[in-house]
Amino acid sequence: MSTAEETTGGEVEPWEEVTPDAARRLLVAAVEAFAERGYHATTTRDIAGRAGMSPAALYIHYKTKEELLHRISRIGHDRALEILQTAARREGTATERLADAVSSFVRWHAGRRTTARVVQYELDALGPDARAEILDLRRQVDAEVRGIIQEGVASGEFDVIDVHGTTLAVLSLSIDVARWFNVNGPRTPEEVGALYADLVLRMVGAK
Amino acid sequence: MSTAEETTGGEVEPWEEVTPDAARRLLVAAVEAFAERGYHATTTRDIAGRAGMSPAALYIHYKTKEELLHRISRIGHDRALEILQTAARREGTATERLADAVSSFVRWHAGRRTTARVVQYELDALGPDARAEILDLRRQVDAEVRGIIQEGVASGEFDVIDVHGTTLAVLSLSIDVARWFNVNGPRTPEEVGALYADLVLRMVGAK
DNA sequence: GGGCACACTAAGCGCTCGCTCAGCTTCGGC
DNA sequence: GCCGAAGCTGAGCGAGCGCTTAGTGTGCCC
Repeated sequence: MSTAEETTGGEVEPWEEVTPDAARRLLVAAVEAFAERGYHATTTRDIAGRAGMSPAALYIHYKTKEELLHRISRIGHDRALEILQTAARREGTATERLADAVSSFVRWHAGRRTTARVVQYELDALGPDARAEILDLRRQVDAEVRGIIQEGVASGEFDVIDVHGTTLAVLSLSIDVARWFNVNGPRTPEEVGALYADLVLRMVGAK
Repeated sequence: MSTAEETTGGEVEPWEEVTPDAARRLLVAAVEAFAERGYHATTTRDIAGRAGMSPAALYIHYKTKEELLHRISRIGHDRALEILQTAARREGTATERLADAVSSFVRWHAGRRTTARVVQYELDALGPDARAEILDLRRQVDAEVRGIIQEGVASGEFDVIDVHGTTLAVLSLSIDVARWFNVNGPRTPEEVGALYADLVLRMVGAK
């Protein structure tokens, strides 16, 4: 485990794949601004200012303000999906894998709250094509969680009547963490992840 | 039960308290526009247009665009709080009252999804004073749910380690319905309400 | 050390935003 | 049948938006 991973609670520092450096600084500035004020209330002047550049510099690296949101949303969804896939495909019972999936998914939504907020709540600001691409990733996210729950039902570990509805509820519960989680609040991302994993196991009637 | 109540699944048709008629039409138009596009992406011309009026007419009835959001948010939060208070103060065990609270709260978030969306997700667009007023209502909402759960724990009906965290999760789960619920989807508000009441009873370890 | 590619800035264009205001219509009271 | 109040409209103001363009500074290759 690298130093960067340790300081973010086991998760890889994101945005390192974005190059050059100026493009990454702009993107990080955009994430912060979008998370604080929302996409439509954020100005390109604000983003450039946070990155220590002039408004025009943004357009060297990105065609439009919307492209910035698209890149953020794409990378964020890729990361969220990767987290769930890692948990779903490890060794272990459905109970263990569901607890792992929920706790790591929730930990990401709490620990990377600014990113998660943009990813989960600014989808409507994307154009039709980008929106469709992201919705496809969301279907994959849904399928990962549903898969674990179905396996738990099949193995007799879980007692669930409505698998689709329960999957929706589990994801919904986890995603909403990005709305209310407060970095200066009383709970750490790890604590919320552990609590939520327990609550979800209760929801699926795990033994 | 009146006809209006029957057509909205037991809930009173809102906005009837807003007068005169033109002010109500503008407010209903604003709810729809804010829910579809978000507060910042909605123009005063769009709101006035939906209400069949000129842009200037809006300012006869409301001082600013923000006042519209404030009125919507205030009325919506009052209604949400009223729903929970009704469930919390009825006769019955904590189990019955929690199931009632969650199912009716969720039913409102699904059935009145456009209003709920504005109420729950556009809080940040309010100025400091209005925001503080609404946050106080949210604390009352939280207290109602926490009260039922605490009583259930005290009576031995529930098995909950972290009452505050579980309260947060129950409310979070219910509120997020406004984000994903689709009127043309496979589930009715009543079905989601019933499913969620069951899931919440599992979360609190009800017998 | 001259030339050039490239990252960046200062200035500003065209547009739309929230909001204003002068004036028009309608209508109840007398 | 005239009057004032109230509800509303057409036109438009100042500001700030996303984005463009002409030009500047800097560093690398030969």
